[in-house]
Amino acid sequence: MLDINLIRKDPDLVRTALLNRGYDPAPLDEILALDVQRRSIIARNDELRALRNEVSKQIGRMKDVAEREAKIAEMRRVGDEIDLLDAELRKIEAQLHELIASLPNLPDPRTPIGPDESHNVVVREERGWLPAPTFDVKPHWEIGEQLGIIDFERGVKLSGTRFYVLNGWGARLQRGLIAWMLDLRREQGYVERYLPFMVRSDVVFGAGQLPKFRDNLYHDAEEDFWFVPTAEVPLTGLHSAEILDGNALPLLYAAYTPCFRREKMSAGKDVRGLKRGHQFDKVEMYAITKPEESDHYLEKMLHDAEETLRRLGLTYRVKLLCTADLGFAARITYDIEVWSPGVREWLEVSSVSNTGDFQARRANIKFRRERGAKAEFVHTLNGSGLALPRTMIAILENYQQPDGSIVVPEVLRPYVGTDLIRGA
RNA sequence: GGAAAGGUGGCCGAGUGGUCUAAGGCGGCGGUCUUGAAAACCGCUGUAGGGCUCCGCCCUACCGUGAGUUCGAAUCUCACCCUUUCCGCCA
Repeated sequence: MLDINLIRKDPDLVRTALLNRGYDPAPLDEILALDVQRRSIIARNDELRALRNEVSKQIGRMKDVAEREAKIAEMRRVGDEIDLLDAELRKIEAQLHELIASLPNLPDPRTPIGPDESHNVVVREERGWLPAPTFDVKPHWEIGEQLGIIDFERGVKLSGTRFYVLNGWGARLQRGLIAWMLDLRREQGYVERYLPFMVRSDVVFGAGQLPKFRDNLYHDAEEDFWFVPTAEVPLTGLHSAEILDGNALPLLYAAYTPCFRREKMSAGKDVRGLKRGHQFDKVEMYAITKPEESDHYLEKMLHDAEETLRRLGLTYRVKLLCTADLGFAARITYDIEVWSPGVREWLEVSSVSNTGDFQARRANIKFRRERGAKAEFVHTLNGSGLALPRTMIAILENYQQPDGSIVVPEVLRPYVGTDLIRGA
């Protein structure tokens, strides 16, 4: 949520930001007009309330019945006017809130300006220590079925397209990855959280997925629960409406959750394999920091996510997203993409973002530097560490042997319980 | 799912229609006293919005949430949410 004071003070800054993102800046003028209306109504309304409060106190003390009745009649009219103004104000504030809530975050100055994803900037490319394959690597859906560790058909039987079943060592590999990633995060200073996978509407709003992106979410109508599309949602809600102790910051969290996404926007795209399912697992990193420290922790989280791929020996590259590709709540985002020789593409396994105070405003998360100091909004950051299915793809393809077996990465062996996967 | 009790400031807790400008206590901050500390005493204490002559002052709103009654609501009415306990069900 953008600060109305900023919009009021520097509308051109916001206008430019919206244009850079490819958003229509028209709501801005509407917002400015409503803001003026709103304040004039409040001024008049507060005046009337002050009058009514004062006179009502006098009425309580009045002895003269005629005078008393006259004042009561007068205040009844004042009350009627207040009711009218209240109704008008509620309408305007609802419109204003809806319009402001639909505006995305302002991009950081370092975010490249560009009209589409081709303007994302590759910051660096890191070659893993794993030797490049000398044979024709099969895509994971082929090798997965061949080994019997991925069952696409039965996934479809159970739940339809974009679902699959992991069998035996396949399931075990993913579970091992999750446990290993969580242990790595702890080593890096993150405290593990186990969270609800279903949350209330206001929690989803706080993270920025509602109201704009409801089409991509699963919703239980009976209980009004939303299935989390990422752990970022409950992690943002965790400290909503709290004023944190500045000395306790930063708060660094890691959480494993499944993620549920309808993927309506991309029907027909990436339907094959593990790449884009309706349900996938992820280990997430999250940080709540003081404003002046958030950029430092953005770099830390990026480094920590990269460390995951480094330890697996995989080749990856880091991209700085341009304005067109930037998520709604983010002001700056790094994507990490791992190379996978079977599908022959760079797979996005992590996205690390600084949202500044955007989510903090929506979720109302504040801190106090010291006792008695004014409460300020925190900054929040999120980063995948990492998305499991695509990490699985990278392992099944990068660690594939000519005979069709999969070598288990050394760091994972204690977690998976085998050195080599030859079948389910 | 059923029944009962409850929800008031950072915390505890009083308050059942009119200086509530929410008592009192605890905690915290500042001060007096002290060689220092403790004790005692004095003062201060939240969030949001708006206005101004803007280091400050003034106004408005906020007692779980939302509607309603009233000149006036923490207090009365209705609905909802949440918490606790008991019963039922259950891994």
